Amino acid sequence: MAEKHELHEKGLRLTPQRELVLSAVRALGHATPEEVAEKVRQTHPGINLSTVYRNLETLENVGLVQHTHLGHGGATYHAAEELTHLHLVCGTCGSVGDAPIDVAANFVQNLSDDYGFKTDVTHFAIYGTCAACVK
Amino acid sequence: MAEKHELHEKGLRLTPQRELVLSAVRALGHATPEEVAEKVRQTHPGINLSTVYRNLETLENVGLVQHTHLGHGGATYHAAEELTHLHLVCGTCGSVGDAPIDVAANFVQNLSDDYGFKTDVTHFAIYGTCAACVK
DNA sequence: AAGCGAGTTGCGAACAATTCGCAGTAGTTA
DNA sequence: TAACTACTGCGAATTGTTCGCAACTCGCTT
Ligand SMILES: [Mn+2]
Ligand SMILES: [Mn+2]
Ligand SMILES: [Zn+2]
Ligand SMILES: [Zn+2]
Repeated sequence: MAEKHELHEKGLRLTPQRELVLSAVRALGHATPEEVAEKVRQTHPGINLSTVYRNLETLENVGLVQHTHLGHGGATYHAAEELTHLHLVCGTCGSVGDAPIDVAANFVQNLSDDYGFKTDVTHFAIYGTCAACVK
Repeated sequence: MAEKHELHEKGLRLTPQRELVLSAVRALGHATPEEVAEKVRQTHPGINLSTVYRNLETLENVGLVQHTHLGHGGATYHAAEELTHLHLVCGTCGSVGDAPIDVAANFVQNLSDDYGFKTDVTHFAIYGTCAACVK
């Protein structure tokens, strides 16, 4: 329950709903707010969708959760600990593959050297065509 | 007017509205549907927002225009000829910088070699912190 | 030049996703 | 336990995008 501290430090509280949202995100890997709500409701049907949105935002501010963009709209949420890979999204079949961040190490270095730009490769997906769809 | 052919080949028509949307996109560099509408309306106030959406979609299908994601939601449109750079979006100040695609050449190659994944680096922005904000 | 058919437009309504306002509820600290 | 304030549920409001439809018009054919 390290999260208890993270929250209390900033005057925030650990409510059942907040805990449920966090563990849903952890269980799901990556999920949209709607998917998180659905998951939480499997055990606690009363939880409101706006509560999910608000808690995702709060958990993100505290650093326990992070969002990325895998599709053409919306956001999907990850547990912060788990966001150690980048996402390969196929525009043809819609599949989402993972790859270790180091495949981008060189690229990130280039941007830093040439533009002084510090890149977070996980925030947006890498878009293209997957191996299966290329054939 | 090369676009005339692109369109007619597929049974589509070149209407004034369509032409206006295309030249607005070309003039603006990158723009949201709303911004395109605003631009077009400076000379032709009657144009409907849904017409702009429909034409952006059509022009994209024909290959004259392309969309990218620079922000947390929505899409922004580019003229296809002009989409020869990638976008560096700063999460702190919101600025959008350009960089030639070759800075990603090595990265793209890695993904191809290791995963058979063919990357389109222009579709999603590269997210991070710009030089100005790093200091 | 006139006519026709299918693509296109404007308009309003419909939708989907996300955010707000508010009154009641419930963690936390003292 | 009392008090303070964050948080929740709920419904309404916003924002961004898509639809349905009748009227219109581009581009092709007589
Ligand atoms: Mn897209
Ligand atoms: Mn984002
Ligand atoms: Zn695929
Ligand atoms: Zn910046």
